[in-house]
Amino acid sequence: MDNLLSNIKIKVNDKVFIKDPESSELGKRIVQGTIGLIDEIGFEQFTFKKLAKEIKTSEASIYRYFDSKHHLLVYITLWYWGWMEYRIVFKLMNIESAEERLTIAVKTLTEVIEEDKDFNHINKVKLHRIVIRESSKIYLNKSVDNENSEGFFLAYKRLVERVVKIILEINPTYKYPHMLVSTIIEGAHHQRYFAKHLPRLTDVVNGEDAVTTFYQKMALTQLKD
Amino acid sequence: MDNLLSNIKIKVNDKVFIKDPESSELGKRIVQGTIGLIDEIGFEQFTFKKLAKEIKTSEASIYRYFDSKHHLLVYITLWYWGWMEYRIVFKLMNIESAEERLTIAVKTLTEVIEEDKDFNHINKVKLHRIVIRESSKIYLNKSVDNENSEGFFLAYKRLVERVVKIILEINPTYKYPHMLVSTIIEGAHHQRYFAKHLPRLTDVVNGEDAVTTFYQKMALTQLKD
DNA sequence: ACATATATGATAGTAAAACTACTATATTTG
DNA sequence: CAAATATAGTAGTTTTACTATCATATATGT
Repeated sequence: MDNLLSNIKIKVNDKVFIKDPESSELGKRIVQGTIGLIDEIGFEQFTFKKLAKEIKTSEASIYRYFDSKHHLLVYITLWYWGWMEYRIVFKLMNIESAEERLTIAVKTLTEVIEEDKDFNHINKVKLHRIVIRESSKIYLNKSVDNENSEGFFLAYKRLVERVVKIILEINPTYKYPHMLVSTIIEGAHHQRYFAKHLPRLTDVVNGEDAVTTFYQKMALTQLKD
Repeated sequence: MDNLLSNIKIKVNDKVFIKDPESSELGKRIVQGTIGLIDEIGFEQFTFKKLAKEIKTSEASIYRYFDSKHHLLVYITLWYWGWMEYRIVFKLMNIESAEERLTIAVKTLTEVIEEDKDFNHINKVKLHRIVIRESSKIYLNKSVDNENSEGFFLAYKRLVERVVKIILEINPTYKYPHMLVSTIIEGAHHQRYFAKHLPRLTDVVNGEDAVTTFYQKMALTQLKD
């Protein structure tokens, strides 16, 4: 998945931004700078003023792209979901066995992200850390119902639905496919965070990626009834 | 568990507050008012000024109890974890079978909370909604390592450890007990939230509490290998 | 009963955050 | 080349998150 990616663009719901940050140089610097800065100082400490200084533009210019820092966080999170869906589609190509496809999908959703050169201005390692620490804040608030009705979370739902379909291929009568998938996605984020900051809430096992192993096993065993 | 509870108090790490809110009338009003107000308007919109108005005191007086709204959220969350641990200990009394104890523990951790009259000034239905929507914000931020070293999260770790012990009774060689328990606790919160706000990320099944059923089954099946 | 400590209330002030508005200049496009 | 668009720069407003000060009320110890 190397060169062909230079032609594709991850689409993000255009109600999230005022002006598409992919449409200009400054827009890309905003996204890139945001990822660097939120990774470094955290979403609560992050302000447009600091970002403006970092990327050498003005606060007012950033406000021309995004209504608020909340929208900016939504943007990069949706980009991440879109990118995840893309990766999964890619990795599942030409794999017939539903079990194998489920295993790959869960691995993709839960594994550690390594840096690559696609989508140059987006550092995926930093983005992954941000998604782990900050992404749940985009829906864990009072504006969720409004933003849901604007379609903000469709990318997430599509991603979940894609894995749900594999599960239902394996067991068409399984009652909790959505719960299983969303538990795995959110759970993997939590476990990676705990491993770094609250290790007594998780289990580190030598010589394996415990998070991925744990959720892969969970996926395969839970749907068997 | 009725009257005897009037004599007990849930202990919260005293580094979280400046002055113990249980030690005065105003302190209790602060906690009670906070639970009402955060439930109503959400943590982001919640301010000490609004709280002061609500409970008819001054901003300055609230600052005598808590350093910041973040500390206040930590306080009510820790109270919740302490209360949860208490409930579990209570419900497990005199139950011998480890499997049965695990089932009860998971039910207690995942079920819908009903109002009761214990700890009068704390509305547990509202508190539960707040914990679901807001509690992860107490550790998903840059101050987590500092606050962890102050012992803020010991109540949570103790709660997890208690269930971990039951799991290891059933299967002493199970490799992921902490992951399993923290996945269940956080997962149940997420699923209850999704059911209300993002229903396509979860599964609603008629005639059963799908969240509790799902995680009970998960607990019992996952540890079998 | 009186002094003293402690708790609360009332008010004011500061620094930063989260915007909005306006004007000027540079760049792109038709 | 004109017109539209993008960006920069500056200034101002409101709200939040605090800190400080002083007055008053209440409780407590002797």
